[in-house]
Amino acid sequence: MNSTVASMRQDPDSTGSGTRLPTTAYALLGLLSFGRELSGYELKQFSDSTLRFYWSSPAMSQIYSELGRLLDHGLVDSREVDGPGSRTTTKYRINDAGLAELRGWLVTSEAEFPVLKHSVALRLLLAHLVDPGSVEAMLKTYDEQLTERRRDLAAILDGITDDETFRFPAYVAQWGLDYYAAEKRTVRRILRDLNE
Amino acid sequence: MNSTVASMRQDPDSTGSGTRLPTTAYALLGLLSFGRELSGYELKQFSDSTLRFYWSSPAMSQIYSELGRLLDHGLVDSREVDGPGSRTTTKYRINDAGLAELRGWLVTSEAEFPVLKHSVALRLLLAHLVDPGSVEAMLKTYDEQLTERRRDLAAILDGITDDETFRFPAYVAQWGLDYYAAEKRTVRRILRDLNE
DNA sequence: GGACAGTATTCCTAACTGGAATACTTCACC
DNA sequence: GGTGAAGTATTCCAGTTAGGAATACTGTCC
Repeated sequence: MNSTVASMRQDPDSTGSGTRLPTTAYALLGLLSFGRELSGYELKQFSDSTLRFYWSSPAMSQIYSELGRLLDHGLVDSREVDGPGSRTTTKYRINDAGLAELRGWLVTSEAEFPVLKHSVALRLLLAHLVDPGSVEAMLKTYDEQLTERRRDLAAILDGITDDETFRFPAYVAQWGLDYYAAEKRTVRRILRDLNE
Repeated sequence: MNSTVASMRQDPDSTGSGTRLPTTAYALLGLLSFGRELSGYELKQFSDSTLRFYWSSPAMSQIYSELGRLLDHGLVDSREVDGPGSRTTTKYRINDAGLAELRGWLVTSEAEFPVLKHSVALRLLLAHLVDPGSVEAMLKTYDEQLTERRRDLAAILDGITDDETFRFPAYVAQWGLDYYAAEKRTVRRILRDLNE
């Protein structure tokens, strides 16, 4: 049997479109907008299997602090759920105010140009400082990591194609696969060039 | 006439490969490894024209604080240079310890898998919450931004090709151009798909 | 029954961003 | 010959984000 102590700390300052939240808060709200009720831990897992591919997957600590903030702003509802043993877990669900806030953010704010933190490219830039062999090794390792990533993402895409609910997530996943394919082509071209 | 008050605060803790620095510190050290003596402000400009395309260009405030740290660790030398009027500017140059530290980092640490903060993809994921028109508008805007970026980067590449000093930076710039081209293809494919 | 993986959460430090504030110089334009 | 805008140079602060460590309870496997 589950307890049903609903909690929803209200912050009068945030009715409607008051303070703008950090992007991570909107990203988490976005994950919750697919309808499921999740714990912080589950949200981290969900985020590792989706956000990771085109947005940094937030640290655990940040997921919990963002959930607290969303709660303070009345954008999610929380509920204590009895788990196995004497254990209780806090689960979170987006509410109408949260959906409205998320929609408001999507239409009123501009998308920034993507930021890439590409340490392989950074190291290639400095390749004049190291021996050619280690640059080649790094690029080969990256090529292998791309293969893995691609496999992971292909598996996820496989699980959501033909499901109309995940039409847009499927576009995004396909985008990711295209990106990995382009990276692979570039890495291989550079490896060829280096051996001339 | 320029003053030549050399300063090099020594930190005994950091002789050789003691504490590991944040990646941004190595990125800046990397920019300085091309040999020029730069002020914080110039380093920001240099970084905006290079790092920006595959690594986030650090904020001004961070450039200055990293320079302070590099100085503390004895990896760069600084010099007060008389500017126009009664003005003096602090200029920084990498030294032998800095080059050694940078080489050490390149060979001993692993390159992490690139992290992408792609707010366009994030918003596309949530496209079920907004009207189709605004998604299309967002993608078109992104397409235009890609054109601009590509132009900027092509100009930079143009300035460094056929200069053997910048052989590796040229590879990286070409990589960026490939990436932008791949993004353009994907965006256009998605725009086509949306109109079906 | 003890080790280990998984679930769930909190705390702390360091890294990083972005904006504001300051100040001086050069240049354009009226 | 003055005024204002743009460029150079730097510092400070608050808030955001990353990442690791610590804690604790549950289920599983040998």
